[in-house]
Amino acid sequence: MLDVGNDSREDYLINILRLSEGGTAVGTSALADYMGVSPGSVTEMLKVLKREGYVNYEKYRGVSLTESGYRIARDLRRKHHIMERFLTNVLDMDKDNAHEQAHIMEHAISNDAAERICRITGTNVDPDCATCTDPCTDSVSPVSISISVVEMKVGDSGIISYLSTEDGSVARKLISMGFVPGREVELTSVVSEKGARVIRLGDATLALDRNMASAIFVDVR
Amino acid sequence: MLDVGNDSREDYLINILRLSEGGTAVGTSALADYMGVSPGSVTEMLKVLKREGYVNYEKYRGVSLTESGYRIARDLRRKHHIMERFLTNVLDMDKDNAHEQAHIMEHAISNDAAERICRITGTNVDPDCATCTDPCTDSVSPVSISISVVEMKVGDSGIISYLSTEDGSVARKLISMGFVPGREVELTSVVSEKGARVIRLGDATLALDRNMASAIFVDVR
DNA sequence: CAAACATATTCGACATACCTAAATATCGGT
DNA sequence: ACCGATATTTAGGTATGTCGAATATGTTTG
Repeated sequence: MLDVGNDSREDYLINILRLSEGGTAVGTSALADYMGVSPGSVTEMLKVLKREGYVNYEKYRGVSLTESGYRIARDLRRKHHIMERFLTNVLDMDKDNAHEQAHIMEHAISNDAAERICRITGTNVDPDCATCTDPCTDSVSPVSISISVVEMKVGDSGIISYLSTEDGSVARKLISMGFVPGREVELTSVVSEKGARVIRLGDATLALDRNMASAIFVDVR
Repeated sequence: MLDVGNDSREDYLINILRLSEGGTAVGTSALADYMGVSPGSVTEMLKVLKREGYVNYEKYRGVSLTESGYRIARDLRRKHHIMERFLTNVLDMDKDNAHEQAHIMEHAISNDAAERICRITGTNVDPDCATCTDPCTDSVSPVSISISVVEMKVGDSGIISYLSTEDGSVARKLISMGFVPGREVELTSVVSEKGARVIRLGDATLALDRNMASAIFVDVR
């Protein structure tokens, strides 16, 4: 990881990642344009970044990320998304503020802390990257097939794998009730097909209306 | 607020606050010692900080915070505490990591975002500043008298004002269940004096053992 | 294949934000 | 009025990041 206070270097890496997403190596001017700096500045920085092992760079040949540079850029983007989602879905900040804050915090938060927040918000296994401005291809990897709580049979239990974030306020409510990925739930009873579900969550048993229950996805075992 | 990337200036302000807590103006060498820099550096910085209106400073006379400097320093300290508490109590990070992270994040997070986190963790009305290394005198101001859920009568309802953080894991569990300051709860029934409390929390009704219920403090209306 | 054009690099310079060490100045007490 | 403690100034250093203009390279095309 780069030291604290190297936001600019980190921004270069993340922008190289963005521009190289298409596959090709990135040109100096393209990067300069994209970042709003002069091509000369870019060349300077690329030399530094190369010296430090974060990019593959040969003069006049364009630039690409090395393994370690990619890791940093990817982590930054991921942290940005996690923070953005946390700020909007959990803290209920508006999109613009959240984006701005996330941009600053992505440089300040450790991977560890971000992962812990991620576990609260369930970003890492969330297939619909609703609040993301650019899709987080890294983090979207729903490995096992999860089913919604409304599809469970009475007596079934399972581990929450993610929450649908289609409706932020529903996700927020669920999270604040303790429905977070990783926790075990059991469907205790069903009032009626269109009615409430009674669910055991750890020490507590509670009832959710159909709509809210349908936003919880679990891996039944 | 200072611009992003002025961590050092902010550190000066916060350290001036710490040293001036006793009442007297702060001397250059004391500050230099405390911060591990040379007295010359301090003098330089004080001139800058004065020019920017954050400190009262006359040569050879020591330094103190202006209103605006105080505001920034106080906010920083508050943000530090909020983050530290969030990282330990909610994210379950160990104390050392949390402290280190909080030190970085205090400079990155906006007051707004911090206040929102505060509302989740209940720092601002929490009388026992358990995880704080230095006590947060600013933020401790329990205005109204809150009572524990175990002291409520059946049928009472009220607004959660804070959670006891004596036992971090209890607080964490409660938070993850949705017991966060500001939410309304109603005591639906009591199984027995030493037994579980059945509590309505928004849409959900759930049961908590006596120990957990006793950690929730509400303002009954 | 060589000029022309686009693109990239180097160079010299500048700005800011820190910092130090050592010389100098000031304050306060005896 | 001097002395010692404390503070400031001075002169200089390092790091980061920037620009613009001169120069070099790569690429396209006639």
